[in-house]
Formats: sequence, C-alpha cells, structure tokens
Amino acid sequence: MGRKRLQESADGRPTVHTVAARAGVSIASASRVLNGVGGSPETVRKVREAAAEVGYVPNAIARSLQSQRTGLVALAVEDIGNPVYVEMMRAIESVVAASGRQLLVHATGGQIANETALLRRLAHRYVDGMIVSPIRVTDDHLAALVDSPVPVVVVGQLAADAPVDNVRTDSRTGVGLAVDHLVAAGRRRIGFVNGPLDTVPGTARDAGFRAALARHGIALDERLVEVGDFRYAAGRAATERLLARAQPDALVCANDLIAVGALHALLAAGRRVPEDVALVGMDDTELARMMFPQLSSVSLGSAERGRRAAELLLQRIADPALPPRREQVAPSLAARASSAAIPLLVPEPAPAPRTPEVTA
Amino acid sequence: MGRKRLQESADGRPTVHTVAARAGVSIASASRVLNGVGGSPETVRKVREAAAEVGYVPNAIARSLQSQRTGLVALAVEDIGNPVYVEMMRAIESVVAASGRQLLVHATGGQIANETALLRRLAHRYVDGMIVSPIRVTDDHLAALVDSPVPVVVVGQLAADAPVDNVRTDSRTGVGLAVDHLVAAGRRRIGFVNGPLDTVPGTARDAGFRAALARHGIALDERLVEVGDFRYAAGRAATERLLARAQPDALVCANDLIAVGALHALLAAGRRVPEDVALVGMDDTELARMMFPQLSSVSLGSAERGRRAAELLLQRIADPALPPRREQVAPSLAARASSAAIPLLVPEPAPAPRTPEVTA
DNA sequence: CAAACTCCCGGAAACGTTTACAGCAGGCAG
DNA sequence: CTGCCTGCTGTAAACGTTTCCGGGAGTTTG
Repeated sequence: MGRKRLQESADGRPTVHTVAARAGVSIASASRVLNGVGGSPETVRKVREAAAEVGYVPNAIARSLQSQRTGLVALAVEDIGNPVYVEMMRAIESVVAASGRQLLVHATGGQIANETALLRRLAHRYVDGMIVSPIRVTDDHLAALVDSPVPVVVVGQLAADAPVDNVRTDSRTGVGLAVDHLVAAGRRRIGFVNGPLDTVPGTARDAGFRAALARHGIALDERLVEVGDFRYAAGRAATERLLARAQPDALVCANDLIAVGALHALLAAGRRVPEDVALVGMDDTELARMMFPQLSSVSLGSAERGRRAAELLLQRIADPALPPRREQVAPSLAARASSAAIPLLVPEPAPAPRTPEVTA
Repeated sequence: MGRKRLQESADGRPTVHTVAARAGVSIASASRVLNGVGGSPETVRKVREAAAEVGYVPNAIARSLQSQRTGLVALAVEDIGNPVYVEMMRAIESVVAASGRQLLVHATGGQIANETALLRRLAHRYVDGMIVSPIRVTDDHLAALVDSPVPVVVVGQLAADAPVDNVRTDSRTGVGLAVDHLVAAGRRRIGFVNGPLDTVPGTARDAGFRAALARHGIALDERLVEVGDFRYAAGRAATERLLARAQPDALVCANDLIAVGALHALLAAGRRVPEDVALVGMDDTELARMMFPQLSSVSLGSAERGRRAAELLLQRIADPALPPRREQVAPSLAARASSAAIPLLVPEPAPAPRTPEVTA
C-alpha cells in the first residue's frame, strides 16, 4: 500500500523507473546513461550498476512509440517454399541489414484477404516499411497499398498509374526468350505449363507465350497449353494431363517448381529430356541447377529485383516525399542441359552459385 | 499559432484526437466506438464518419504499449533456403494463425551474433513470443534465451537442465535408422556426408553414425566420412572429395540438401543410384520427393516439431508461470527409390504431399 | 414523487520511453 | 566580488492508445 510509485511494469519486469530509483537518480538521467549520452562518471557508474543488478532491458515498443521508428522492415511473399522468393529475400536482407535494420518475412499464402490484413496490421507502425510481392492485385488491395501508413514497395506488375514504388520485370518477353531458344533448336510442338490465369504473372506469361508463337508463325495448339498453380505437385499433374492428349517436343514452364514437376512427369511417361522433349523453366532458381539434367531457365532477375526494391524502400523511408518510382529488370535466358541440342551424359560441373548463366 | 491542441501525429497522420475533435466527442468515446465497445447510435455514427473522412488508422505501436501485446510471433531459423524450415514454418503458421496471431520469420544465417542480436531486439516486446531453432548454442546464447523478456521455445537439442521450453527429435537414432536400412539391404561400405561438427545436429549425427556402424559390427573407414556445411553445393563438393579417395556402396547424408548434392556428384562420377550406391537423406523434405530417383530420407518430423513448438509457445504466452517443458518427436524412415534393392525404371507416382511415408 | 438503476460521456491516468527546458553548482574571466 | 559560461541534473511533457472512474441524464420502481 505505502508504495509511492509503481516502478515495475505490469508483469514485474524492471523499467527505467526501477533502475533510476535504485541508482538514486531521475529517470531522465537513467535514460541518458542507458543511451550513452551524457551523465557524470559517478552517475554513469550508479546507473550501469543498477541496470545490471535488476536485469533491465528496455521496452522496444515504448521506445518506438517515442521515436516513431522500429528498425524493422517486412517482406510479404506468397509462398516461402518457392526458391525464387528465397533468392529475393536474401538480396533484400543484405541491403536492409546494411542499413542497421532487421528483415522479417511473412508468407501470405497468396490469399488476398491475408495480404490485405497484413497491410492493415503490420503496416500500422509495427515496421518502418515493407516490400510486398503480390500475385493477385485487386482495387481494394491497391487502395490499401496506396494509403499505407508506412512506405511500401511492390515487386511485380502494377497498374501504370499506381502511385506506388514498383520494381518489375517483363515476364512476357521472358517467355519469349524461352520460345525463341526452343525454336532456334528446331522445336515446333512447344507446350506451355502455366500457373493460374487469374494471377498477374499467370496472365502475363500466357500472353507472352501466345505472342512468341505468333511471332514465329507457329499456330497455337490449345491442347499443348495446361494450367495448374505455381507449385511442384500441380506442375507435375498439369503436365500429366497435357501428355495424355498431346505430344510436345518442348515445354515451357511458368516457373522452376512447375518445371521440376514437368520433368518428373516426362520421365515417368518414358520421355527423355532433352532428347524427346526439351524443357525450359522460369526464375532461374537454385532448384534449376539442382536437377538432373540441369534445367534451362529464364532468369527474371529475382535477386536484382529484391536488391532494387530494398534500395527504393530505404530511400523512401529516408524521404517520404519522394515521387513514386518504377524500375524494371530485364529477363535473360540461362540455357542448360534440359534444352540442349546435344544431350550430355553426365551433369555439368556445379556452376558458381550466384552468377547468372550465359544468356542467349 | 492559435492551435489549442496538436491533433495530428508528427507526420501529419490523423490520431484518435483528430477523429474525436472532428466528431465533437471526447477521445474516450472515439476510442470506444473505434473498438466497437459502447457508444450511442448517434455517437457511433459521428465517430465512424469522422474516422472515414480523415482516413484514420490506429497506431499499432501505441496500442501495444497499452495492451502489452502485439499479436505477433516470430520464428528464427538459420536458413530459409532449407526446405526443412519451410515445412516447419508452415506447421507453425497454421497453429499461430488459428490463435489470431501473425507469424514473422527471420533468417539468422546461422551466426550466433546475429541470433543473439535478434533475441536482444525482437524479443524486447516487438513480438509476443518466439520460436528459435539454433544450430549452434553457446552459453551466452543460452543465457539470452533463458532471460528473454518474451516467451521462447527452442526447436532442437538443448542442455538437459536448461529451463526453456524445448521440442527436440533424436537425430542420433535417426541416423541409426538409415544405417540399419542400408545394412539390411546388404550394403557394407557405408559413407557419411555430414554438416559442420561444431553444430549441434552435426555432432549428434556423427555420433549416431559411428554408434550404428559399431552396433552392426562394421569397422569405420574414416575415408568414408566427409564434412561440409548443410547446403547443396557443400554436399556435392564433399561427396566429390569422398569419391576421390574411397568406394562407398551407400551414402548417408546429414540432410536432404546434402543428399541432392551427393546424388549429383555420384551421377557426375558415373555411379548409378541406387545400383552402385544407395543414398539416404535426412529431414524427409519435399525436395526428397522431387528428385529422380526419389530420395529415401529419415524423417525428423519437422512439421510435427513445428506444430508442437507453436502449441507450447501459445500455452506459455497464456500462462508464463508454467514450468519449462520438453517434448520429443521420434524419427522414422521413408524408404524410396534411391535406396531400393530393385531399382525402378521410372519415378514412383507422386505421393500425397504431406503424409509421412511408410516407415521401415 | 423520490429513490434506484442504466447508459453514456468526458477527464485523467496509465503503458515505458525520450527529450525540451529550466535550475543549480562550480569554474573562470573581468 | 560579480557575472557568465559549462556541465549535470530533475521535472514534466510528449508519443497515441486504452480504460478507470465519477457525474449527468433519462428511465423504471416502490
């Protein structure tokens, strides 16, 4: 009862009041010492001692309320299981860490509601900024992005006039590179295993595939096009459906996970890769190099996009008044054994992990 | 100048004061309405309108300072590129989401300093609790875990008397399962490609391998043991070194990434899998099923461990006074083509994604 | 018609920190 | 000896919420 002032936090942990009282100084002095600014040698000693004795640890939430920053940055992606996001994350991480901040990742599962909820929650000051890579974008969603309380950078395609920092690639021409490569190798019955058409990358890649065939004067056989989602199992299943009704001599896949699924469907159906069917994936992830035969893949510069997005974000955090900017990363093709004209008998030696492959 | 009361936050965003003033009510009433508790119909209308007009969004940091909770939970793992952590994360995510919280992931890169820094930062109230899966544990580290201001659950081996919630598996006997399986299939020159020996899993698996061979009365040929790190490239390189000096008829790998590296090293060296060399990985990740031939792998129940860890954490958040608990998940073997006695000509059909394989 | 009870409201405190400001002591120059 | 400057210190306000509490108006009950 006689306790003048509550000096512990609700759960009994010491606060700056506890330390100050124990050191016999004001909370202002205590705070100053704990932040290493000012204080006489004597005060410093007393406060340090008191802090150590009670095991003081500052409450970051309270500090953030005061300082208006948390030192945290978030990345929201659809599926951490997709190695393309892992590469992107690593690139972002290194930039963000260099600025003294910490990166947190959140997997949205591709559900709009989930992602919007994240924006409506995390972005409300728990982090200093966020990078999001949505695969579906609705108006509602876009609105949430635009008036987010914290800076947001979007990785991926976005409406041209959206006032949001944006780093994109051109997966449409990326698919074109794959088709060009296959046509040049003499393939004509080129199939396409895509992700969902109601996603931004799904539609872009579909359009790119059709445009590329048209450019080469090849009539599109709809039986050679199949759709699943962007993961391994769906890629395998989609390819099985496709093989049940058509005889491609090449397959373009909308990402590397799908391509791995396709590879296994092909092998299970007794097709040789690349002799019978050439295979080209997309994203050029580590996974492509981990397959046998190693997969050709269209690089969409995921690491580069991540790096640039992180830089845009940091700049915007530093100066929120900046006009919205948009950057673009060009795709390139990494040709490997799965689409080689002359099949290799053994895997190539492991290439240096990070450097982009020869481009065609 | 004549402004009685500053009603906007520093960066010009509306606060509850702004809304209250505009609606002509007190901040208490505004707050109540915004939280959906109390308020006359008339007040509710006015506040809702005012909030919509100014585009009010609550400051989560301030709310957390008051409520002493953030609704966020963090998971810290070494390497998100390792699919075993992806599986663990998915399991944790589903439990955590069911409690209305959000999961954030952080990759530590396996560096102690990084991980301790994370604890000293995130754990200082930015999250309501965290799950960490360290691969190296120092005393300093352990101390940081023990007196963390927020509940912490450790996934992985920990000193027996550490007063920290802990979910572990027994990778020592896990390696034993692999060796038993290979011995039963008639293999005798069994090699082992491990991760770093200064890590907790590295030492446990090394011990398990030696114990298992001894149990079967097989003398250990040190040339059949090689060490790298826990990733693909190192696994491949380590296997190449091993093959340059010894002729194994089977290989046990400390995780699936290493096993994939080993597979490619074997194929590149002209060895057939499983005819010449049988291969068993560890962790039983999706990756094992994505290889050709599909990889046998020792499941360490990563999803199950994640699920249990999440449950322990939620219980501890609900009641911090609980005594420290420890749970254990038993390993099991998923036998597939890479260690089959009779080699298959085509890949097996894709198994159901999540269910554990038949155990041997 | 008075008393008791409900509802709703606003003032103010609280969460734990940082920091602007003013006061005070001591040292030095005039 | 007086005045000023310097270096510390403590008081108090602020960050943006939520919530306790007391009071007032309106309604029901005895």
